[in-house]
Amino acid sequence: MKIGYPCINWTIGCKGDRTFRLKSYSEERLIETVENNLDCLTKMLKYNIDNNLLFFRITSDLVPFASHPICKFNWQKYFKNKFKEIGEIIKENNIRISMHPDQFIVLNSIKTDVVKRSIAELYYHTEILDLMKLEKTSKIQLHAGGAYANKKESLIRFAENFKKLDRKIKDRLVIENDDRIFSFQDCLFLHSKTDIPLLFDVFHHSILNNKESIKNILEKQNKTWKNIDGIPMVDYSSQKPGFRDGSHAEKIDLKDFGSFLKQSKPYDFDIMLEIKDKENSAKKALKIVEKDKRFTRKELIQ
DNA sequence: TCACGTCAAGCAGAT
DNA sequence: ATCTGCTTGACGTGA
Repeated sequence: MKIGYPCINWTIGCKGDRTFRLKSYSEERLIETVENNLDCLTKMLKYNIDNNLLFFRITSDLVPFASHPICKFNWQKYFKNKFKEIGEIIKENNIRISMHPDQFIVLNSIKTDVVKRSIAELYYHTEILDLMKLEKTSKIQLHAGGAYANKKESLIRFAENFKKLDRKIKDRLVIENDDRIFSFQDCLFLHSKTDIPLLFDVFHHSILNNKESIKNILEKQNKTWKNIDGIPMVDYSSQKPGFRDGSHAEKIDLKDFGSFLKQSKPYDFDIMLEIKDKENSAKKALKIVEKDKRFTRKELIQ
């Protein structure tokens, strides 16, 4: 079980997701921005290694406009060595990596150009992980998409579009249950059509579910991950007190997290903490996990 | 230096 | 019809 946080580290004072407006696009600007983003990514990874936070989500904004038609620059070649170096840091330290394309990526859209753009963006994410030469245990997590007034049909459309994807993308993609349309049960149906591993989002599940217990879900989730995929990934967050259902907490609720850990026995998985104060909550969570008798010290870092 | 209008992209649900 | 949330406000012009 590894503990991680997404994309941004507030402590080190530098961010790997700097971008710019489409209007100010230029090759020079792109190079300068990507250089900054890769340097900051390296710094964040080093911080994480020092703090035993060995699960990390890389921002989708690492290479701005990478999948946009305006970008003709061969950034893959230009930054090849830099990507390889970062990949070596990741592999030498047994860091698990995930990525999460944002809400515009809808593989089951009824609009063909939306699907086309989504595939281009998925390809970009795959290229990042491939340039770092990471194993297939590094995943790209995606929601199943829109409902379009017929959930089942929409899932089947996802499955059909998935089948047409490049092998490289298929090997990376995992599906995450969301909090408004596709529950974990819906994702299981999609899994039955595609064999895609399922990422379990605990918080979304607390909002949209079919009354399954945590343990029951984890048991089913486990069966969707093969050896080559690594151990399952789990997203965890808790409710921001006093805000609408689904608002992510500012800081980790240690009582809720402890309760989740208890309910999750005896399963093993890597946890991504989607909590706004990022590394600070991750460090607190790690302390609790370290006390869990399920895991030896060795298992925590492997 | 700071205020503030705007930013590549989709979808659903609330107002 | 318009706004909000999503993992996250940040960019950039104009004063």
